[in-house]
Amino acid sequence: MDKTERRLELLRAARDVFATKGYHDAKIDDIVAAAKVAKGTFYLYFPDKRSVFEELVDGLFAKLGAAILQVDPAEDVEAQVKHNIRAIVAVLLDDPAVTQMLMSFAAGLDPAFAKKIGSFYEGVKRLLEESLTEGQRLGIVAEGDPDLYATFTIGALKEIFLESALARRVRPREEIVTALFGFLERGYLRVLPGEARALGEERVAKRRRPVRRS
Amino acid sequence: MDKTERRLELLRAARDVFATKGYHDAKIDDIVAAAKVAKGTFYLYFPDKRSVFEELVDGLFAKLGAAILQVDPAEDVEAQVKHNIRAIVAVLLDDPAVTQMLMSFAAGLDPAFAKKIGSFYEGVKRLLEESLTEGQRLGIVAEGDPDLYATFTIGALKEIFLESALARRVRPREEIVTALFGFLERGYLRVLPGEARALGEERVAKRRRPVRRS
DNA sequence: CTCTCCACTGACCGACCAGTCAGTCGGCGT
DNA sequence: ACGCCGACTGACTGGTCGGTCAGTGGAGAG
Repeated sequence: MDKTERRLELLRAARDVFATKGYHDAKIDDIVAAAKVAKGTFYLYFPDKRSVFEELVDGLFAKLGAAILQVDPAEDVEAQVKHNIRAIVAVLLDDPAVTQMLMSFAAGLDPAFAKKIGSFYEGVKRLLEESLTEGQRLGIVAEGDPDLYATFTIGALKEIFLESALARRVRPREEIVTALFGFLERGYLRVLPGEARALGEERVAKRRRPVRRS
Repeated sequence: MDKTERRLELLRAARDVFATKGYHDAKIDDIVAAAKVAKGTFYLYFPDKRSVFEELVDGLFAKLGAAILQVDPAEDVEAQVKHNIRAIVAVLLDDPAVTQMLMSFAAGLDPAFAKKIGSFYEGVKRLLEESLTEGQRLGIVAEGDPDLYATFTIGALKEIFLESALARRVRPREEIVTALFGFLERGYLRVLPGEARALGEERVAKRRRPVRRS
C-alpha cells in the first residue's frame, strides 16, 4: 500500500467516523482503528484532527463549485436551473457522509471553523442573490427582496439534504429536482412558458459535452 | 439573592456563554465566571453541564409550541398562517441566543442530544405535513408531495432564523412574515382571494383572547 | 454569645485524549 | 550480508475540564 492509498484510507475512515459520531465524539483512536493503522501513522499524513475534517469539507465544496454552472439568461432558464439543482443533488447525495457533516455541524465548533462554513454559504448566497437580481431585471424572477429569496432557497435545499443525510427518508433524485423547481417556480420564478422546455434540457446537455453534428 | 434568582442568573449566564462559544467550547468555568459564583454553586442548581443546555432548549421549544395555533380551515387561512409565522418569528427573535444554539448545533453533539432536537423537528414537520394534506383535500394547498413541501418550508424558516441569529442581517419582523407568506403562497398555497383577508387578522385576534360583546 | 444550618466556595481529583517520539521492521541498494 | 532509510508503531505525556467535597462565613434562633 503506497502513500497516496494510505492517505485515502485514512480520509475515508475519518469521513465515516465523523459522520457517525460527529466531530467532537470522533476520536483519533477511532479513526486509526477504522483505518487499521497505529495512531502515529495518522500524524504522518495529517498535522492534526481538524485538518482532516477541513480537507473533507473542502473536497465537497470544490465538487459543488465545479458542478454549478452560471445561468445564461439568453438560453432556456428552466433547463439550466434544473440542471444546477440536479448537479447539486447528485454531488451531495453521492457523498452522504460528508454532506451530513456539512449540514449538521454548521456552527457550534470553534469560531475559526464556523467562519469557514459560514463564508462558504455566504458565497453561495451572494451568487444566487446576484442571479436573482439579474433575473428580476429580465423579468424572470418575481418582485421582492432577492436576499430573502436566496435565504429561503438555500434553507429549503439544506433541509432536504439534511433529511437525506440523516436517512430519515430516501427519495428518488428526480423527484427532488422536480419538486424543488416547482416550488421555486411558483414561488418566484417566471419562466418562459410552454414550447421551449423540452428543447432546453437538450441544449444544456450539449453545452456540457458539446455534440458535433454535420 | 434568593434561590430562584440565582438559578435564573446561572441560566442567563449559561445561555450567553453557549451562544457565543458553542456548546463544547463553553466551559463550566466560563459560565460560573459570567454568573459571578464559584464552580460548586453551579452544581447546587444543575446536575451537570448538559442539563442546563437542555433546559434552555426545552424552554424555547415550549414557547414555540404555545405560540403556534392549529389552523382551522373553516376560517380565514391566510390570516391564521400569517399569525403563526408572526408568532414563530416573535418567539425566536426575542431570544436570539437560544435560537442560535437551536439552529446551529443541530446534530454533531452526542447522539442522545441530536435525537432530542431531531424529534422536535420531526414533530413540527408531521404537524405541518398533516395541515398540508388536509389543505390539499380542501383545495387550499397545491398538488404535490406534502412531505416535501413541509421540508422546504421548515428549511426556509430555519435558514432565516439562523441568519438572524448569526446577526448577519437584522430585518424588520413584518418583512419576514410578508415575504415568507408570499413565498409559500405562490409556492403552494391557494388561499381564498380578496375580501376575507382584512377581517381575518381580527378573527384570529378574537380567538386568542375571546371578546365578549352584547 | 454560641450553636446550627446551609448557601456558597475553590482547591483538588481523575478521566480523557490530542499529539509525541524513541524504537521496530522490512525492503532495497551496494 | 550488511547497513541505511523511512514507513510504521503504540506507550507515554501534558494539558484540559467536568465534577467533588471538606471547609467557610454569616444569618438567625435560642
